Amino acid sequence: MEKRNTDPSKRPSKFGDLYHANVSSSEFKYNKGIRIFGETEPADYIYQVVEGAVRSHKLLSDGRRQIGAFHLPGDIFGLENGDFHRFTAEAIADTTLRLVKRESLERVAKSDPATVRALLTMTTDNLQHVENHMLLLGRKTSQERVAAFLLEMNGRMKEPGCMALPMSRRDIADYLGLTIETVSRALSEFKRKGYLKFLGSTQRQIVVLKPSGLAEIDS
Amino acid sequence: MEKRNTDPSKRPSKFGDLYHANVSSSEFKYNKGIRIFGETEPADYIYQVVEGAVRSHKLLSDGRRQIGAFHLPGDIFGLENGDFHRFTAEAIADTTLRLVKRESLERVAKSDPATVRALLTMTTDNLQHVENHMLLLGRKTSQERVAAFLLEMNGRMKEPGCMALPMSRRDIADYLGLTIETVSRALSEFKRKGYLKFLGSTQRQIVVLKPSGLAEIDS
DNA sequence: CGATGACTTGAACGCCATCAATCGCTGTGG
DNA sequence: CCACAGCGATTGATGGCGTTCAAGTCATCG
Repeated sequence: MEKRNTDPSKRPSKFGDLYHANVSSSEFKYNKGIRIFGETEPADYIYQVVEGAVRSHKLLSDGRRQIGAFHLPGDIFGLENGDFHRFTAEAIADTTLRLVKRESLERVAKSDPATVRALLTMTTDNLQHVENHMLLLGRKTSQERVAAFLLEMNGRMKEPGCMALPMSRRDIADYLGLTIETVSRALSEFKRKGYLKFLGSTQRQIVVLKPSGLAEIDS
Repeated sequence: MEKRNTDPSKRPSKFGDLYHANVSSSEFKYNKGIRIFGETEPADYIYQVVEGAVRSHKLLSDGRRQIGAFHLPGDIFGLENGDFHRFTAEAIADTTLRLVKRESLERVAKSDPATVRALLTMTTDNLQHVENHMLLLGRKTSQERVAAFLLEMNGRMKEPGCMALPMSRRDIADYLGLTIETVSRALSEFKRKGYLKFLGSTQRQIVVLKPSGLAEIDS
C-alpha cells in the first residue's frame, strides 16, 4: 500500500518543496460523504487531493455549520502545527487522497529549513484565503457572496468558463454563511441577467458567461 | 534609535524564539488613530505591541470595514510571508511598538530551522484565531458574537473580570460584523441580565460578573 | 455654556431566514 | 412500463433579526 515517491518528475505541482525530502506517501480512496478526519482528532497525516473534492467545516453545538474551505485536486489540507485537527474534513464526491505521515515530515523539518519554509508557505496561503473569507462573511451581501464564490471556483477550475461543481447548494450555503434558498435565488438572478447558464439536466454544471458582471457585483 | 536586544531575560514573552537569534529591534510611538501600515504596502517590518492597542482591518471599495484582529501588549502582528501586508493596521490608543526589520529576520531564518519554526507557530496561532472568527461571522447570532467578544477580551486581560476596552463600539461592530447599535443593545441586554456592569463614567470599563452566563449564550 | 463625539434607545424598514409548495430527476418495485 | 417515493433545487409567501434612521443622553472640551 505504501510506496516511495521521491522522483521530482512525478510529483504533483502543489506539494511543492515537500517532495525534495525523503517522505513516504500512500494513496487512499474515500467514497462520497465519508469523513476523512474529525475536529479535535489527532493530526497524524496531511492530505493532498488527487481526484475528487473535500470540504472542511466547523460545527456549533446545535448543528450550525461553517465550511472553511473546499479542497480540489492538487490542494493540500489537514496540515496542522499543533497536535489536533481544527476542522472536520469530508469527501464531497468519490475522492482519492495522497496521505503523508506527519511524523516523517516533522523529522525532516527538524533539520531542513527549506521544508519548514514550505510548511510556512502553505500555512500562509491558507491564512490568506481565510482572511479574505472573513471579509466576505462579515461584510458582504448575499449577492456579493455568491458572485465571489462563482469567481473563486471559476478561477480554480482547469478550464475557466465551464465548471462542474462537486458541492451541493447546502455546502455552498454553509461556505457563504447563507441558506440554500438565498444561494438559489442569487444564482437564478444571475442567470436572469445573463451572467451564467446551467448545462445539462443537473444544476451543478455552471457556465459563467459574463465574469465581469459577477466581478462588478462582488464590488 | 536602534538598539540590540538579545538578552533573554529582557525579552517579552510572546516574541518567543525570535529572540535567540541576532535580530535588531527598535521602539516607536504611535498616537491614537495613526496608521502603522496599509493594505498592499511592502512588509518591511514586523511589530510587537509594547503598550497600547492596534486594530487590523480590510476595506471594501464602498467603505465597509472588517476588523480581523485586535493586538494587545505582547502580541505580534504584521508578519507576512509574501512581500506585502494584507491588512491595514492602526493604533487604537496611544501605542508603543517594537519593530523588527523583516530582512534581518529572513536572513537568520535561511539557516536556522528553529526561527522558521517560530514564524510558523506565530502564523498558525494567527490562522487558528481567524478560523474561529470565521465561524462567528458566518453562523453566530448578534448576542452570541458579542458574548464571544467579551469572553475573548476577558481572557486576554491581565486581570480577568475587569477590563478597560481600548476600542470603540464601532471597532467592536466592525470586528463582529454588526452595527454599533446592535452591539450596544446586546451589551445593555447583558447588563440587564446581570452578566456585566459598567465602571465609571465611560462605557468602556466593563466588569464581567457572570462569565458562565456569557458562555452559555455563546453556545 | 454651546459644540462635539461616543454611546444608548426607540421606531420602522429591509434583507435574508423560515416555512411551504412545486418541479425535475433518479431509482425502485409492482 | 409506469407509479411513486425520495432527494436536490427552485420558487413563493411570510416573518424576524439586525439594520437604518432618528432622537436623546452623557461626558468632554472649546
